[in-house]
Amino acid sequence: MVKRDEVARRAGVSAAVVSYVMNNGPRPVADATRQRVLAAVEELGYRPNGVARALRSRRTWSIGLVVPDNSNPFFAQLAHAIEDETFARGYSLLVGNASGDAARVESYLRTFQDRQVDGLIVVTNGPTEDLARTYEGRVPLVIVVDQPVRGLAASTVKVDNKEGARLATEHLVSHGFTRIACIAGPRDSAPGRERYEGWQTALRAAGLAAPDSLVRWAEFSLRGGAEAVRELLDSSPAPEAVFAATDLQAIGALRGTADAGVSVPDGLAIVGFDGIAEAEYTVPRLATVRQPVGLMGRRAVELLFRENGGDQVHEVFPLTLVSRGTCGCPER
Amino acid sequence: MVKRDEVARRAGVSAAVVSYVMNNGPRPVADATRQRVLAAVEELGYRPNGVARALRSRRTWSIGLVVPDNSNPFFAQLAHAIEDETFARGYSLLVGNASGDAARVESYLRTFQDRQVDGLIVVTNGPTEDLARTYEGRVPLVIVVDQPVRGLAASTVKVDNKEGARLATEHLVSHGFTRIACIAGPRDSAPGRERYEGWQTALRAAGLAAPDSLVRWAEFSLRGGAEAVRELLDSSPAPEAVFAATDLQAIGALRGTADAGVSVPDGLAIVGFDGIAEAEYTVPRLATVRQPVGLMGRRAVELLFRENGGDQVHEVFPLTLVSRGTCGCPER
DNA sequence: CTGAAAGCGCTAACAA
DNA sequence: TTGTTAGCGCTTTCAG
Repeated sequence: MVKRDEVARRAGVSAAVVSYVMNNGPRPVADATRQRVLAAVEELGYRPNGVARALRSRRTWSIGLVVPDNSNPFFAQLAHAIEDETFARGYSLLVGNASGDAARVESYLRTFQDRQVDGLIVVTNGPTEDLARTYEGRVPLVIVVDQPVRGLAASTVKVDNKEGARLATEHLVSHGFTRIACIAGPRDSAPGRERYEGWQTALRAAGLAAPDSLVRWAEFSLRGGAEAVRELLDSSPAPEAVFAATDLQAIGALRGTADAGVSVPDGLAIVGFDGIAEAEYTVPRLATVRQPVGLMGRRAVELLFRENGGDQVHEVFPLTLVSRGTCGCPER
Repeated sequence: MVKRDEVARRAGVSAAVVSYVMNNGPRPVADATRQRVLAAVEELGYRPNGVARALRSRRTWSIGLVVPDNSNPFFAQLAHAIEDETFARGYSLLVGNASGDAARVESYLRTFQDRQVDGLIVVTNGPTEDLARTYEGRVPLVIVVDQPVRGLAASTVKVDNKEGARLATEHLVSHGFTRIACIAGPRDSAPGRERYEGWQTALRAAGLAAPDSLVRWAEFSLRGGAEAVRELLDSSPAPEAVFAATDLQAIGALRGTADAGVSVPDGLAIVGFDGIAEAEYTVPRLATVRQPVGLMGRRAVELLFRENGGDQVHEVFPLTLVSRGTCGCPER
């Protein structure tokens, strides 16, 4: 590996000048000298060692991202937005999947901090107690999707889950359904709980009952949705409509409904939550509450790098109800 | 930040001993001494600086992964498998999306090498000429999905795309279809081309024509599949069945078929390729050719770290035809 | 078994 | 405008 001193020798300058040229500063360099250095860099194929650079400058140009599971389209789309923004700013992303394992989150959080990342973004959909224990507070942290976490100096980016769920459910009510079920998330997930509460709120506002028999606490997965809807359809009286806490569950529910020989939306209307790309391509198309995932991802990165790093910001993004075939609205 | 020397002072030992304890070597440490050091580490909350460590030891414990697009479920599932394996081995993953931009691939490749990654995995589905130019050969490289690349000292992991496509198409032939179309990938994608060739081969083997009018070169996306199938259904005579080069396109085609008012599989039978999780949840369920994505991801990491780094290995993984509702086979 | 010290490749303060 | 050099925090060789 060719290193700085070889370039300096070749260009007939000191090591410092090579550095000044590579970094465009902090000292100016005469144009003729700069050209000589750049020529030497080119000829030798010199590339500065990022590790040495990071050690000396105390800046790694990397940020750590922990997501629950990048195989979940919602998180994949969010991660992609985050990556676009970090790439545009010249940062690299260290990525870790929680894969439903709290110890793994902790491990990644520690490792990333040991690697001296310049910032940390954690996307959570489950319990967050461990976070406060593992986060050392040395670099900025932004939490996406979940609530502000107690005792943690972190900004957050989220949507109003309860309100979104309320909107979705209200829409089902407006279709005239009275037995509207809820496929909720795991009980230890804040978004899961909040979306359940929104469903409850909407039903009560409409003067409808929201009994436990209409609720299934399921995993945030295709299978979770499929199994939950089967149980709901097997109960009697069966629901006429269902609000699912995530699109993934809703798509699973679409499948489970077909398995039960029930048609959508006539036999069962369905509304999901998230607005993932796949929801536009189901048959029938999935009605959903769309999160502005691109905006949220980009904003998370902005918050991480904002000048005034001291104060925490808690941003709540707007939700859009998207009615499509599965809720009983005409397609298109 | 507390550092090594403070720990040493606190424990009443030299800096070297702290290092020996933290790394379990390379020199042995008396048990009593080790306990004193560990106690000091604990009390002070010492965490070794990974950057300094990497500079000195010439090992970063990180590997770089470039994928075409992590929002694509196939690549997301592959990336997840790769991450499971790197995590198990104590490595962190730097992840970059190509996002269809060759310059971005190049940028990530350079950046990752500048950061002194211990290995590089590149997942490609497009042209690969730039790779050879950008890869410096200093760390091991494994290429996944695509062909071995000319002039590049890299191992590869892939499936026999042509054979898989042939299998899928042959299966459609066995259902008695004679007008079987092909939704192929972009022309500059090797897997796209090979899958097209497999379709062609199967048709010819069955004594059927494989005219260009039955082929649509589409993007590897939901939309690509939906648009392609609309064109095919609008042509006359319309095909009775279609082989799609990816499940994503096939799922898009499912949607496009519904838009055309044609039912699946009676009006149009469909078989995809990849075996993504989502394929099990479409209505009807998507028949496909499954790639062993978990195995492939893990194997890519194994190849990266294999002892005998010198020789290249080109592994071809087995494919499984999975018949489900969309090809006309009974569900389950 | 433990300590002293060199040096990984670079940035930037200080000197010229 | 350019050169000299300390030192980022650690691993590991060499002495003891």
